[in-house]
Amino acid sequence: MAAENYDVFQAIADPTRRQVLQMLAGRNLPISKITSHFQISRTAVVKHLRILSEAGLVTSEKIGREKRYHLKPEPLFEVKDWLGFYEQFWDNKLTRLKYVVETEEETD
Amino acid sequence: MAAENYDVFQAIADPTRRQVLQMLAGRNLPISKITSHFQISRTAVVKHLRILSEAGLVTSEKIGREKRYHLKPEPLFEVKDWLGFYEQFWDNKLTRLKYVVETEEETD
DNA sequence: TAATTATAACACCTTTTGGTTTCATTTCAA
DNA sequence: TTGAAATGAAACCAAAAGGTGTTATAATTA
Repeated sequence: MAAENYDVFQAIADPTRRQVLQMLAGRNLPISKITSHFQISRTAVVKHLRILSEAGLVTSEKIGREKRYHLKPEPLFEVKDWLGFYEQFWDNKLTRLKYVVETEEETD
Repeated sequence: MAAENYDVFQAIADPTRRQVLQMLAGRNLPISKITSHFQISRTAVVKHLRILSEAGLVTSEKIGREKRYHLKPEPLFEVKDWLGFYEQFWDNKLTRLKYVVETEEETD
């Protein structure tokens, strides 16, 4: 991969990376274990892990010949903060029903 | 742009698109007005708007020769929901049990 | 020691992204 | 009614993203 500074928003944009994060929730796993859950190559997984690492969402620790990855959810705070701003623009009663009702009020 | 189904996570990954969303918070603006806030070309802005539109984050309405864009924050609920799962890892309180930590099929 | 396991480091490839320029069409307004 | 304003649409481009395979190195284990 080319870019060296990955943003947390970019990091979570990829579905595979979101899956990796979920896999690391609650348990720490080595690369091989993570890779075995995907169809893509280990090299590809490692690249995703590097992006997550650059975004601060995971850390790693070498244990013997393994490299264990840990979830670090702290950078997600930024996303939460960002979302907080937009909450004032949605109607909680409607969004509670999640995608069931599509409103079409156009307020100028 | 090639892809036709933009995910909300992908849509908000780009800083320019996040700025566009912020510009549309509270007021509806035509393309020309949005473009004037950026250095990039109108065409580039339109492409960002299409991506936001495909993600359901904006809608547009034609008024005369203008095309006014409106913020539709509802899809952001998916992001909030997703974040909710990770909050239990930075707090100690359990937020939701909607996403259950996947119990591994492989025992070490 | 030798074979195996886990990872690292490259080189390389294809598609997508984010941008450009150019030209056409529609609408408003003097 | 004619020109400016606002948008649409197409062709094109460089770089980044996401993937591959190969080879090398370090740690384990039979």
